[in-house]
Amino acid sequence: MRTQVVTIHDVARAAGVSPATVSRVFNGGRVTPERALSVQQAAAALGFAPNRVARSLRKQRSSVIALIIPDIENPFFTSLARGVEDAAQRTSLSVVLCNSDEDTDKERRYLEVALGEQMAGVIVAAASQDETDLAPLIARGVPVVAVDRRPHAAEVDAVQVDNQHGGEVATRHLLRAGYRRIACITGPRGASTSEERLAGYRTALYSAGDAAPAGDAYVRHADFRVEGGRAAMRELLALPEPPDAVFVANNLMTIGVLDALREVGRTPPGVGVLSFGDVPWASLLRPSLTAVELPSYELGRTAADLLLQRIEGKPSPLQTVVLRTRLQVRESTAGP
Amino acid sequence: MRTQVVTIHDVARAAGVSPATVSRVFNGGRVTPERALSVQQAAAALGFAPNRVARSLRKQRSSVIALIIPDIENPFFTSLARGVEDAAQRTSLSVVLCNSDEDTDKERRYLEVALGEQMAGVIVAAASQDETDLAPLIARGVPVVAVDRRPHAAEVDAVQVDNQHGGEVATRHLLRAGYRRIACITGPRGASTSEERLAGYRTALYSAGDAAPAGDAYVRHADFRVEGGRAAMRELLALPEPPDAVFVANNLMTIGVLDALREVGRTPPGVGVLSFGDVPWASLLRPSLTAVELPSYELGRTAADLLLQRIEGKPSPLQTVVLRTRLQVRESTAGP
DNA sequence: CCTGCAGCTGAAAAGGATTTCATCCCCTCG
DNA sequence: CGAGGGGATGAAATCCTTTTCAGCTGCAGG
Repeated sequence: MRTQVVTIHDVARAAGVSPATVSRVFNGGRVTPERALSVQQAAAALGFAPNRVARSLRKQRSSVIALIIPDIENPFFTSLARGVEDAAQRTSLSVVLCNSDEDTDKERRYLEVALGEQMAGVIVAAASQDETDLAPLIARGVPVVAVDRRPHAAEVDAVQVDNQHGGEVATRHLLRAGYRRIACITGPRGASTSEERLAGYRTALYSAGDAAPAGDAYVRHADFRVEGGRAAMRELLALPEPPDAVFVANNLMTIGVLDALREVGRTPPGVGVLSFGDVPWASLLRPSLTAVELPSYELGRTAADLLLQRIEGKPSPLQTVVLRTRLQVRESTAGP
Repeated sequence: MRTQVVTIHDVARAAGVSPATVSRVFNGGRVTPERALSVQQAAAALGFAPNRVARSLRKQRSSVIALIIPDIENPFFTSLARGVEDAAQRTSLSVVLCNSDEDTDKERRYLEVALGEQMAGVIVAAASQDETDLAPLIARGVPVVAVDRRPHAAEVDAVQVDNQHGGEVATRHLLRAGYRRIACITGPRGASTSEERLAGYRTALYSAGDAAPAGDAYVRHADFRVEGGRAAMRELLALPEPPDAVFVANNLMTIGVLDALREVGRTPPGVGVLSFGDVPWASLLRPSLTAVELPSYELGRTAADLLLQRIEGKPSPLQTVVLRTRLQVRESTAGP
């Protein structure tokens, strides 16, 4: 078996020029039009496709960017991925997706791949605040943008949503609807998104005053997945005095929460449920749910734009872009 | 900026050996234990990470495999992706995901990338039967496995489900439940999955006899997406004599169908709805829906296993693996 | 007519790893 | 004691492209 179907040398020979000239034809160097034409014809005739590996080796940079997300089954992240793709679409860069599965080991492997493959840039929704190590990439000069979640102590551009504010608005909405024993199911301890949304919840309760915060009796940390939400809700329902409403810090956990509620015959608006992030395929849901709407697509798009600027070498100082959430009020939280 | 933080040469110098020996240490060549140890220590001390690009160039093969799917927002494909990942997990290969978005141009670009990056293998759920061109990969000796959809005229291993049989079973179930004017909303013309599922529907109607097939008056081709399902269902509802049941050829279109039905105040089981593929987050749905359950995860897993065998050079003849679907009967299709 | 410049071209180096091939050493067997 | 064999090692070739550098051509201006 031939190792390479056809190389730049073959094209050069066929066109009667040197490999350097062929390279220039494909990379916008200065070549006389007629020569360029004959090179293009030779390349087409031979079915030449450049070896991207050799090119990456020489240029010290490939033409793909990696998007590392923690849960490919969460529509929030797939929508974000669409945003990244659409932004990259207009360039010559390709996006490859890596699913870390909230597993820092898997994530580390993908980061190593990105480094070893000399990828042009990396967008990462970190699986962990602390263990996600972007230092090697940064040291090597690879542009990195953190999206949705910001790793600690990393000097990178970031794009996030206003988690705390969103959590506050959500909780206030439940208060205004008349609920009084409001619980919060948030994500893993230490995750910025978990903590910030929880902080918003606490702030809202605190400033409401009359609604006694009850310490953290109504706060649960779960795993941002359906099962975690279900388990946490069951726990809350088993309390001597169960909550009459719950602020759930992500979309998938909300599905688990709704399941757990249905098990005991309760549904909104009899119990208040407010989700941070739209419930996937929300049209299936009757009655529909009030939720904090997240600009997932724009998150991806913005992150990609930022990354592309860095790849082009734009030297502006590090940025953190915060995108606004919006409370999407629907019938179900009419009140208890 | 240094071009490469630390190369195999640096390690060699630090350990007092040749680069060849360092390479052997990392690739399981024969090296005396003490030397191997000192190489490992030197590598660790210097923070050496091999340049995968250089390695790929030399070995004519990288250590990543591509999974190309047509719709990253469809849970069927994300589940399939999980299956691929889990299978690859046990090897040293990494999986990168590419979303072709049902767009043959995007898909072609990703296929070119896979070829140019000398990927170790490709698993593809083709965006098109005809335009998806796997020939260059095959000519170059890159192992390819088609999953879910089989491109025409391509000599590749394939993993699919028993579409026709599934469609037949589904339609028969509707007939048995007492529905008589059964419609079918299937996918794009020319897609194997569309055609086969439709064929199953026709076979069931035909062999039922008393339920007049009514030509193709009740057959609609849509795009496998929510919107397409909604539009097709609206069309069917606008007929002088609307159907009393519908067999929908994929999960997302079913969501659109349910929406369209709700618009006119109809819900299962008043109207029969049978979905080929589970509706995502089905627990949200009341009443729940009977569906043809697809082994999406196993599809991915099986495809990956097949691909890994090929990558290891196993020379067995081309295979097509057909996985069985299962009718998951739930309350909603109790009958009209 | 000569100089200088600008633009095009090709030879060769560079990028970092793997792998072949020859060498060397040491041990064993005759 | 000598020959042979096997395992460990390093030099150098190799993978394919980009890019530098020097040379060359042709033209314009003095």
